[in-house]
Amino acid sequence: MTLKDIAEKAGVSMMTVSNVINGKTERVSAKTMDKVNQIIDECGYTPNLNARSLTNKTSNIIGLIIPADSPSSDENFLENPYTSTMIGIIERELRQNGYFVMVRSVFKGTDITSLLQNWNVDGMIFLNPTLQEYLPQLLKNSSCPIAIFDSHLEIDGLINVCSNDRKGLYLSTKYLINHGHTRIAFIADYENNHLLTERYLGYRQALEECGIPYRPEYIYPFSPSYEDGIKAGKKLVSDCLGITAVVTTADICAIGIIEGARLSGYRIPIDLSVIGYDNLKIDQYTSPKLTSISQNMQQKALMATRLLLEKIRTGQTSLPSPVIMDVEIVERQSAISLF
Amino acid sequence: MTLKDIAEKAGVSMMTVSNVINGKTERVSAKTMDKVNQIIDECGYTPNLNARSLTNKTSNIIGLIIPADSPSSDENFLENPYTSTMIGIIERELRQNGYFVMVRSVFKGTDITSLLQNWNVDGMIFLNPTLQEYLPQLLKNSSCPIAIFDSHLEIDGLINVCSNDRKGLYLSTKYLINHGHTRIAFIADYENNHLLTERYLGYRQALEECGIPYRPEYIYPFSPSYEDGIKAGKKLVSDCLGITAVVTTADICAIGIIEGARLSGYRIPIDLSVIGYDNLKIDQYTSPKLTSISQNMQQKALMATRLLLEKIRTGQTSLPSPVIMDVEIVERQSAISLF
DNA sequence: CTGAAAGCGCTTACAG
DNA sequence: CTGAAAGCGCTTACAG
Repeated sequence: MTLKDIAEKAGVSMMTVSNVINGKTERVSAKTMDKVNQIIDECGYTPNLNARSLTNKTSNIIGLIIPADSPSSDENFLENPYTSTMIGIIERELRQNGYFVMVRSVFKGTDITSLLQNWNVDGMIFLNPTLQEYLPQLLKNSSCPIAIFDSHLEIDGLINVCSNDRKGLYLSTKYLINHGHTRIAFIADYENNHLLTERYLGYRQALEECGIPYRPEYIYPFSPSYEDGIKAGKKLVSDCLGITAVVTTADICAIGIIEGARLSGYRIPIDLSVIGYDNLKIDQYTSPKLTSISQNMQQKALMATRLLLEKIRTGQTSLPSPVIMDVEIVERQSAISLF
Repeated sequence: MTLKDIAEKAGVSMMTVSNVINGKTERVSAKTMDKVNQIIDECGYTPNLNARSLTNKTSNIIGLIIPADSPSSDENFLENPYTSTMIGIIERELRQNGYFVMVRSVFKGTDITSLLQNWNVDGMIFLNPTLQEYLPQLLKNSSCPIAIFDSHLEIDGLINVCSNDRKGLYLSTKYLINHGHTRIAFIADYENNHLLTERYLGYRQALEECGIPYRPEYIYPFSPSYEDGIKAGKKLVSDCLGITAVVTTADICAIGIIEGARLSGYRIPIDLSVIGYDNLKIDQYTSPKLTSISQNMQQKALMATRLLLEKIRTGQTSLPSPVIMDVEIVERQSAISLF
């Protein structure tokens, strides 16, 4: 069933049918409009978007770029609840605006370029800041708007939606201080990682603001994974530094820390308060339930999507990048008062 | 940069370039081939797949169908770790075979039809059996192969990859029996749900096989969610039926049950053994770590994807549907021996 | 308000 | 081994 078929059935030209479909009411009489629409409904006709893309030089496809799990590692980025929730929110918003979502995992820059050229995608969203090295070139070569999350790059034309990472750790550290803690460990290997460094600085800012001396030995440079959390938890206990509380940069890591400290004999939260980061769903399923920092992923995803659509339609965005989204602390049971 | 441009640069016809790109070595001399390929590389040319789809009546796009969260509910299917992990595995396999993945959440049958007609998708995978009512019609109207998971429908031509659900609950129940339990509760509102009914039958089969009488009062018809798990856990404790162990049909529910039973004063697993279902990542993060039934999602996803590709290429599949995948029990800490 | 024609970028018989 | 031409299904100036 094609435009031509409909046109023949209706006894009009293809062009008229096209105008009806595209709602150009000023170019078709109401009578013709009704007749054609009726036939379209009867036949269950839907336009071939490949053909439309070809003429329009636009596709209504948005590419969602995720880093491919390298063959060497076992990592699957879609197992990360963060990533998949983002996709869900973005897909929904795009769909409601008439767009289609092509999900593509990607190793290197040329993968992205070819996706773009292959399908004439109207825009791209990078779910992770992992592939940013390709962005400057990409933005130069293409007129297609691009959005990314949590990038520290400030490239002209790039839509960049971040969280207030510094505030995040500031909030968790401050929370502990307000509850009487002064010996607070920071667990993350923040060096050479812009995002984690921001969080580290938030930790320091809270300490400083409250006149609590910074102690280098309270910094545990473990990666924010579950496994490393366990190691950190064990080490922290065996170090006997009198630490009463811990802040970290990922819920998974916090859960590991709790496990590690427990295995070494601590009771949580009695002997050690722990605050995570991300406010994942699973925070409710652990015991104690995990106090955490919420990034408000829903709003982040919507913000990036809407700015992208805005840029596709108008050529610009109403908010300059980077857009910094607020964070907040979500109180649960893993951090308690010393008073 | 188009075929035409390349042809001009190379001083050959468009057709020759097309043949080079499509590797039709028998139609182009090696010399021409090399020359054209070199120019293609230099220019970084990638073919426009919209145009190709238009002529070929095939798109290399596979539609991944997920149920849209109804406006009324707050459910986001992509928050479900099961769904997103599947997408990750499927996308990777399809990509490696030269296909593109369009993710589409869908409310009703016509949404699917239009996706299909709009983009000429070469195949579709339904991530959930939620939308099966549309399948008979869809399969009739389209020549596009369709794969689904866990459907109880046996429609001719439908690729259907299931798990051995009955065995799943048989295994968890049997495990408990082997560890001395006889008062084992089953928690799930299985009625009117084919999949849950299968699991229920597995529970009964294990009891029967071991000569343990079936007790209707040990069946708790709660839905397999975290919230309902909590309710079930509380009720189970207050009922005082002497139950020492529980099997259920979802890890989330099992975690809820543990929480509910705990809130009512039970210690887990001392007072109550619990076995979940799905072997989610989070099973390792709870305490006690959750014993569960593994569906082997990786293999399920790969099986469906490969059968789909096979059908696209050859018109048939080497395995008849439904394909039943094996399940296994993963021992952790939430179920203990009474001996 | 309506139509005939050209063109988007590719592929595929059909000739040579 | 190579090419000219038609066609996939749509939209967009351009005429009328």
